[in-house]
This record gives sequence, C-alpha cells and structure tokens, in this order.
Amino acid sequence: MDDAGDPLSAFREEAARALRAALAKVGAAEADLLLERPPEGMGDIALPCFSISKLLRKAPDAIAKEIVSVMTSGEEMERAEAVGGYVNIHARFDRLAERAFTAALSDGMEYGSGAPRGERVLLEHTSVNPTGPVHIGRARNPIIGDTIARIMRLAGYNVTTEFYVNDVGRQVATMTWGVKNLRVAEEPERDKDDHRFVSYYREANRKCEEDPEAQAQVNELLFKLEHGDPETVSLNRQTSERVLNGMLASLADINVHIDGFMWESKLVEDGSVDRVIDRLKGSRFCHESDGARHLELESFGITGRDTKWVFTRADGTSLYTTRDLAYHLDKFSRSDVAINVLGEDQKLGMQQLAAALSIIGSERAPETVFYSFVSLPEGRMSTRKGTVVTLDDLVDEAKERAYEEVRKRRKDLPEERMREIARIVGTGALRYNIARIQAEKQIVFRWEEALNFEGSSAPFVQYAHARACSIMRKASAAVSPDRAAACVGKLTTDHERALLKLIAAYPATVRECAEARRVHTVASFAQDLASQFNQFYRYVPVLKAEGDTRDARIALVEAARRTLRSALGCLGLEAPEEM
RNA sequence: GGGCGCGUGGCCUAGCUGGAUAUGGCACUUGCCUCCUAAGCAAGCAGUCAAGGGUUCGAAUCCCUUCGCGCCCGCCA
Repeated sequence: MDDAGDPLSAFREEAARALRAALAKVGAAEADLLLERPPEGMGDIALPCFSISKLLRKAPDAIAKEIVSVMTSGEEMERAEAVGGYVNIHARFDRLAERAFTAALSDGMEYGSGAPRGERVLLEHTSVNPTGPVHIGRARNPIIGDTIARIMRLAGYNVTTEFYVNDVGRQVATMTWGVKNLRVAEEPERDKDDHRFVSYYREANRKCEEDPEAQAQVNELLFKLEHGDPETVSLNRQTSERVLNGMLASLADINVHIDGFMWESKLVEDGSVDRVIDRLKGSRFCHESDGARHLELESFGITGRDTKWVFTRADGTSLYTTRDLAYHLDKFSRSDVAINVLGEDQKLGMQQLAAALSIIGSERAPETVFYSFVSLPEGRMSTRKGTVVTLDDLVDEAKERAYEEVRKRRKDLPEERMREIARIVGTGALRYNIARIQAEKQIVFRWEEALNFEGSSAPFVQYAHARACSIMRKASAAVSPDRAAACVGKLTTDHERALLKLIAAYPATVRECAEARRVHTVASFAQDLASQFNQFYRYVPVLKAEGDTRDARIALVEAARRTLRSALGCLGLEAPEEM
C-alpha cells in the first residue's frame, strides 16, 4: 500500500517497529501491539502496557520504563517516555512537518487522497418512493450516502452511487391511480411535480381507506403494472419520473448528485424477478399456503411472531423484497462491494434478504449503513398524512437566515454575492448538522439547531477557510512544498505545531472513515481543524512576520486551507473564499 | 410476546476492539475588534456517563437485570 500521502505513516511504522523490537527484548514478543493516540501534549503515539502487565506479571509502569530504556532511536522519533503505564512516543516535528507540507502543498493531487483501489463499490442510497417531496425524515439518507461516497472516493475507492426507483409498488400505484382518477383542487405549495403529485397520493390514500371500490381499482392497476400492461406502465412511469425529477432537484440543492438509477420495473420487465422466483421455488425452505409462496427462515436466526418470508402473492405477483433480491443479484454482477444506506426500519428486511441470498446460493451479501429517523418535536413525519417539513422548505429557510447573517456583516458586497454566500453557508449548515451526528442516533429536528451558524457548524469551518483565503490573497505568493519544507524549523509556537499536527492527521482520518463507512468523524475533524486554525489566526501573525518565519507560516496557512477545503468537500460543503 | 438500536452537564454531542484529569458545541456570566474578516478568541458556570448488580488491578466502554425512547415482526414499500 502506498502511504506517500500520509505524513504520519513513516513515524507510525518506525515507532511500531521499535516497539516490537523492545517488546521482544523485555520478553513480551508475543504481546499485541495495540497503539493509541495519547491526550494532547503527551506525544503522538502510545503503547498501553496494562495487558502486557498480565503477561509478564509486572507493574505496567515498570514495563513501560523498561521498554523505553531498551528502545532504539530513529529518524522519525524524537523521544519515548514512560508515563503512568504508557509508553508515549513523540514524533520529530521537523520530519513530520516536512512530510505534511510535501503532501499537502503539492499540486495535482488533493490532500488526503489514498492510493487508487481496484474494487468497484456500488453505493445505493436515498431510493425513496417517488410519491412526494423529499422531507427531512428522509434527508438523512442522501446526506449520509453522498458523504460516504465522497469520503470513499477521496480515500481511493472507485464508487458509483445509485438510486433504486420503486416504481412498481402499491404506493406508486396508489399515486398513479389518484392522478388518473381524481381531481385535486388545491394548488401545490410549490410549482414542482413532487409537490404537485403528493396531493393526489394523499387523496388517493384517503379514498382507498373509505372506499373498497377504489382499493380494488388500485389493486387492478397494480396487477396490470406487474403484467406489463403498456398503458398503465407508461402512465405510471411518467408520474414517477416527474416526481423523481422534482426530488432530484431538491437533492441537487444540497449538493447531492446520483450517478445512476435502477428502475424497479425494469427488473420485472426483463425477467430478473421471475428468475429469482424460480430459484426460490426450488429451495427446500419454500412453502406454499393459499397460493402464496414463502420461505421459512426460522433456521436463519430470524425470530418473532412470524418467521415466514413471503415472496409471491396468491396471484403470483412479486413483492418488494423479492424484487430487491433480484436487484441485489444485479448489483453484485456490477460491483465488488455493494453498500446500502437504509433507515433502521429495514433491518429485518435486510436480514431476510441476506438469508434469501444464501438460500439461492449467493456468496455475497450487501453491507448496510443504517440510520435512525429524524422526527419532529411533535412526533414522526408521514408523507401520507402530510406531517412533514420538506427539504425544499428547509433549504429556503436556511438560505434566508444565512442571508440575514451575511447582510449583517458584509454590507460591502453586492446583492448577488451576498445571496451566493448565503446559499453556500445555509445549505452547508443543513448538511453539516446531519452529518455530524452518528447515524444510529435518533434526531429530533429543531429549526434553531438545524440552522445554527456558529460553534460546531458548517459556517464555522467555512469561516476558517475564508480567513485562510484572505491571508493567501494578501500574501504575495504561495510557498512551494520544497521551500516550505526548508523552513519548518521556524514553526516553533504551540499554535503552529498543533495546527500542523492536525493537518498531518487528515489522510489517516479520511482512510479510517472510508473503511468504517463513517461520516460524523470527518465532521468533527473539520471542526477541530477549524478551531485550531482560528487559534493560530488569533495569536500568530502571518503577513507581518518576516523572512523564513513568514514563509513557513504562509505555507502552514496554505496547507490548512487545502485541508479545510478537502474536508468540506468530503462533507459535500462548498468552501467559500470570503464570507 | 420476540428482535434490533439508542440513553453522556439545562439542551445537542465525541469517546464505547475496557485504561492517563469524560470531548466539543449551544445556552448563561465575563473579558477581547487603532492588530491578516469578532460567523472569531479567552475565561467562568455546569457531569451519580439512565438505574442496579456482575466481571476486572481498572468500566461511559464488556456481561446480566430493570426503566425510558425509537424502529421492526404485512400476500405494504
């Protein structure tokens, strides 16, 4: 693996080698080398000696001291010390700084990039029913999905994102029936097809609840859909496509763009679903009752009231999960790693899908990132009931509030520029606020939190970037990597050193987040980096410094700027040059 | 009834393959713009890491029980 882009790797490897050798010398050659990051100011890498203590039957601190005394020195290490049962190793700052500057300031490759990897990653996200506007209960999906894609791409993975369009199910059929048979008087809240058609969807649902005849008609439409009745298929495709386009416009507003689409109807039309059904029928887990077929999954660790997994209705038509099974087989044929971003309500479904996959002999299973729902203080959102805050409303409100903030401080800017900054800052605040929280935690949506413009927020990070840009504009020229590396000795203050160390940690952070398919750690890294930069900015003059010191500081600002921009990019946020 | 997840200062949150004084932010109080943009910086206030038990030299982290919240257990998607 190519670690040229990671300034810390040489130090980490040297420290690991030295520690392993030292462990052998003290008679603990077989101990695991679990290294961790010590607290601020206590070095750059640490070996806890507590588990070794069991092995050697000695006090941890005695072992730490012994290890330190037998450790060899190296190019990358400054010193090792024993503190409270830990061996803390400090990196040689100059070496680290040289490597960081070389990696961060070289043109042609974004800082943080990992070496290209061979495997194809197919990342499915969002995939919501095209029955109405994207609301914030769903908005977590595109934000998490798009951010994972960006992080993984930077880390070197070959990622394609895909949206699975559920255009053959009952929900869409209900909407299509409504569009065809109902007349909805109310004007849509917005002149967009997702907002327009959701009224028909809601009205159709209401009708179905009170009128069995309407319900029967929807069922008939559903049957025609699955049996390829041209007129029905075409009308259904038209409505869902129009709603989908409305949703995609909303997603584009928060900088989410999807590479490809798979229409569920295609899997029905091209026979993939029938082939899957045939394979399931041949399984010894397959049973039939009243014409419907199901798999008995009790032996697959699935528990509850019912362990049946139904895959064909009595009329022979397929169900959502059956079609999803066909979709997964298709995904496997096009990728080496398949990742899904799904709401936590899909957990059982995914477990069943994995069981079904193994039953039909697939060696592969998708990897899934689950997230909990965003709810309102008054409870859960529902498209059908209309208790939603739409993404479009949220984006408008964010831009409006950000505009007020811009106007407060930048009266010098032309209107158009103020609007542009407000857009960047406002939509950024939204994305950041979702991305910063661990996927499995529930979120209760509150306007004042979603549109927070200070502290742990996108604007905080963007502001640090804008400040760095401001310095770079005023500095006559950027500093070359070689020139920067030559004056690292001038970086002597704690503020400078702490900032540089954070910058140096960026590539490893990106790599780890990509591997763990984790988003929120990049958000907190960005926050830490911005905070450290702001302290540096406050206490360390750059433009007023002279000679090598000035060049070293300009190089540090430029490295910070590039790192901030890249981290913002991972989060799908724009990096404004002024705010 | 069963399964999965979450529960950290008034509010939001990090840490959770056990380990060094539990991380940041919001709110609140108080300082800092003749100085590269104050969307900033600094200081203060604030914690029985849901509760109880267990394992361990050591538990926010692992195990058990209980409580609270969310999600799921459809011939819906």
